[in-house]
Amino acid sequence: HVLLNFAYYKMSSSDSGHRKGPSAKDNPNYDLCEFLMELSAYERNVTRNTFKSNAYRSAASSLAAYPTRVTGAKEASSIKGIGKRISEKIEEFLSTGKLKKLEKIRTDDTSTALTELTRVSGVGPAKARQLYDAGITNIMELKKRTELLTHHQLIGLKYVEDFEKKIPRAEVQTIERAIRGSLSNMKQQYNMTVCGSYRRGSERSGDVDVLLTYDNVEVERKTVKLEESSSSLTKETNAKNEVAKKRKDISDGSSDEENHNKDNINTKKNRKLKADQKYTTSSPSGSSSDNKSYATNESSSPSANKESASKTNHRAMLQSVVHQLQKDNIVTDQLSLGDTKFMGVCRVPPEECYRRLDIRLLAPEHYYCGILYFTGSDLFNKDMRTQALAAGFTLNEYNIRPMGSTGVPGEPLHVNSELEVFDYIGMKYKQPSERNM
DNA sequence: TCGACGGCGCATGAGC
DNA sequence: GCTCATGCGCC
DNA sequence: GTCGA
Repeated sequence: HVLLNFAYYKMSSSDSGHRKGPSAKDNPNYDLCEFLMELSAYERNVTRNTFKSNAYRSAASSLAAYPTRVTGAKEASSIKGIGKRISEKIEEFLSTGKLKKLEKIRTDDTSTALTELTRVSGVGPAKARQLYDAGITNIMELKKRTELLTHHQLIGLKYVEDFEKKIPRAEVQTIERAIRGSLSNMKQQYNMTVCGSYRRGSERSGDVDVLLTYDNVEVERKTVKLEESSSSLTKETNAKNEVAKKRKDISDGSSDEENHNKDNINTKKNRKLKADQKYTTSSPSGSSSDNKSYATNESSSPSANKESASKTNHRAMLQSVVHQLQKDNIVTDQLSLGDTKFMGVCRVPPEECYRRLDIRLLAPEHYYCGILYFTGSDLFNKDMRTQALAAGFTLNEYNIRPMGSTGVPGEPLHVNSELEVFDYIGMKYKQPSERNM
């Protein structure tokens, strides 16, 4: 039941007892996981060696999943992700109760400063080092030097305590209801799914991760049935099912070319259409029609027009969603806002804590792969992508495509539910609650 | 022994 | 003004 | 730091 907690090393050695690492406190190797995570934070924040950091984190994760207390180096090194060096450290910890390397790190001023500063959202290892070089060693001092911070970092500083607190499940539900209520007052109706660990049934979440799509996509009932607070969604969806299906058929039939482009061109390239035209770079899976549309002048290409129109619509849509939520005093701050992703802050009274809120706007044809991906866990996703490859498909957060013998991905497959993705790759369907790997 | 280790959206600033 | 690289957070 | 080609 253990999952990687990326927020974890942001809080290590700092918080007040409610932190949840890669292992619950009842884990037989809890203390060992703790010190491995502390080493992971050190490698990330101080030495800036992400690979070492990840190695420690992955070792901690494996150890947390290990059922019994590790008794020695030999046993430790039999665990995947734990090699010679880490098993030596485990041995040292088991026999002396501490780790020399860690004791030294804990008393090192630079190290403690950098770790403290990275508690602020938007402050990573690089910014922390920069601030430290400017003479700032803790958050109190940082509050006096706000001119050094970006907008994101200012918000992160403002809510640094709140963002370290986990969100109880009941509160996520309250937030979910508030957002549903707010969005129901909009002209454009949205389908909404709260993903992340919440959807997997977790009792506490780090943030609220909302996925929206603007078409009335048929919602997968098997899943919905088992999810709390989904009765309204189910009802609404059923009522609109027929309309939805019809619309969907129409759109699928008429916009093949558009979908084709959308699915094969990554957004970065898309944004730089001009540059691509100049260099006539082909898209990763470039078919002739792709290249054609690239070579064509934007204004004279129907598909390019559609493309850019849909892009701006997305931006406008997401903006108006955020506006609505601000109007209803749900969204309080904004960290970033683009075509498809909003990151910000929300609060629903009487709760006093400010919470991290992410909203993603997905095109209907990307909806199910989207909720699949953003429901995670990340380890589950990794495993599923591997199985997809083995079954001759490539799976990402947008779609699933068959892999031709040439290694070139084919057209995105039509997906009408999460279940269908499992079916394509011959995997038994897993409820969200069964995806906690 | 030696390279891989995830990929993406958004903000920001460097460079032109 | 533009493009590109980098930092960051995210599953 | 660990894994595996």
